[in-house]
Amino acid sequence: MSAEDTSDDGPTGPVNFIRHRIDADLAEGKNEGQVYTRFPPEPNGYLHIGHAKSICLNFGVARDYKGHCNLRFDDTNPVKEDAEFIDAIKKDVSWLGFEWAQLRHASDYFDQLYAYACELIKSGNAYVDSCSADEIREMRGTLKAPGTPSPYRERSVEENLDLFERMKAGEFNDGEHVLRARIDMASGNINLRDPVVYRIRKVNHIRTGDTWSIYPMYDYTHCLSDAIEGITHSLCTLEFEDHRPLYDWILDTLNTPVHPQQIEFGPLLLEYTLLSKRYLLRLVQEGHVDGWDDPRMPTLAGLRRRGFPPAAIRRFCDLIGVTKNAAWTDMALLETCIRDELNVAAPRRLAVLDPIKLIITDLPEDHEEPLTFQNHPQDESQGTRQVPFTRELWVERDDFAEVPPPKWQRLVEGGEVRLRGSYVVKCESLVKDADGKVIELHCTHDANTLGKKPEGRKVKGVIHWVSARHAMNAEVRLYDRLYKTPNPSPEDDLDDVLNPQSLVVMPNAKLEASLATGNTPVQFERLGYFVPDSGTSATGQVVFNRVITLRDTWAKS
RNA sequence: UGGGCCGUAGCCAAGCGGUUAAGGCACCGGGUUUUGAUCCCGGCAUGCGUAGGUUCGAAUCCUACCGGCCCAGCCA
Repeated sequence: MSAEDTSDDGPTGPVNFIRHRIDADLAEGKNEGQVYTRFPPEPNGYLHIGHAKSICLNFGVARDYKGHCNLRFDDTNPVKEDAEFIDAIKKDVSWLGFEWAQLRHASDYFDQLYAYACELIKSGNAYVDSCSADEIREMRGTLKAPGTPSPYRERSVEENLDLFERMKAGEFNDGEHVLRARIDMASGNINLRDPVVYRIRKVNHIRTGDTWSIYPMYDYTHCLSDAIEGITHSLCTLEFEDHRPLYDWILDTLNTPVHPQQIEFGPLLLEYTLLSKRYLLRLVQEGHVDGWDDPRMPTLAGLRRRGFPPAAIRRFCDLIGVTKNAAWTDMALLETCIRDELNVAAPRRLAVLDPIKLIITDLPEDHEEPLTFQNHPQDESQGTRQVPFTRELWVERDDFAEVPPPKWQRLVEGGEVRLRGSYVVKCESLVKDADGKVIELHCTHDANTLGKKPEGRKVKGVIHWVSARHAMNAEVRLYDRLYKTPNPSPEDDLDDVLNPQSLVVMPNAKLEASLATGNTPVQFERLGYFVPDSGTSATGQVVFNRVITLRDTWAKS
């Protein structure tokens, strides 16, 4: 390494093998020094966090190399696609924080694609096959045995052209003919055994309507769309490695003006999560979740409603890296990214999820004392707010124990605890109901402990509280991982692997009044991060979703 | 007649023949703290799937083995 290298202000951003390849291309002067990428979803479902990895990669590379990235809808199969998904995908990409240079659709190129197909026929590199789908499958051979040529493989150029034109004109029904590339029926790579490039589909297309009765296949469309858009690096996941020879064959055979290079990377596998559109669809359809944007779903819509900040997802994608390993990523890494982001941004508030009454008996009934709270302990610029302190408070049921475990720092009968931002109180007595359940804690307070340490003793515990008279009622939904097994598989029985505790509803939460407004995540002190939900509860109450808990080293031991 | 990939700590991952194998997460200690949070400090691979080989020198090159993933849609 030379000294200049360290002072060089080349592209910034994460280090990975794809960026090394791009650096090498640039060093060789390829692509006139340009780096153009694309994110190419099929509009047949919602984007999930696995797509976020691809989005961050494609847009991130373009940004760091001062190139651009297109958003391209791969809409070549009208039977699976819906306009609803186009809007949802655009919204998700924007929400993640990226801007596409151009918005494109594979269907924009249907005319060019058709013309290219005619060229393929004319050069003897494609033919119309009139076998059935079953026959074609039969003749394709197996993983270990070569295929056999179709009886239609030697049709004349004229006949092929005529048939293909009539396919386009709608003279035939679905399945009667297909156009196949004429490559090598004996190839070890099955994708090269005369792949189908056009099929008849008499279906309305979301953008082209009834204009076409034939539609091009993915392998044929993708490389040409890349070439047409001048994409330099076509990044996709590992399962397309075997398709690269076909990608290259089509571009070489057609001798396109440019030849983008496909580079494959490992998909995201996240612990306690399953990311296949088919599987996510099942969760929705069978009612295991509340819809595509259920806060437990790994869809971007779900993560958004859950309150995950887009910056945290971007950070996560940077941290996991890009390699050719199909690696299971530890959920803790995502969680850390969420907490790091929220810790800096989220204002602190007081809220009690499972309330029990705490009465300060040595205070008058009408006592009301406004206390000043910092909105953020490390960020003074977030300012302060007033919180009313009164005789009757709500505190967390969990913060009192009749029989405390070892190292307990919270309230016990006869013990003292600090009320967050307020006084030290001592629990003098309990009130129980007929079943022996504690329903009230009667305390006295040390008037000399507001803003100071108590004299002559140490009080370690701090608990949060809300003035009973001022509290706002709310429903709080506690979300946890959807699966109870770290590496769920699509073969698993859902009843075995779904986490029955993935949603726990706290119907009777008491919130500090300042939480009545706002729609961004806040921290409920000592509990975690929470975000207002778009809806209300069955009883018309405000709803908060738990984004994530605070780190809790106490609970772990 | 099979083809294509991948193995560096519990997880992710840098490394590209030349000092004691980056970094993050997790975990374990300790300090600060009116959130058991945050923050700070420290610890954490004599080792790179295994075995040989090449070399003055190998995680990096070669060979063989072992383990894992993907492919037989008129899906993408």
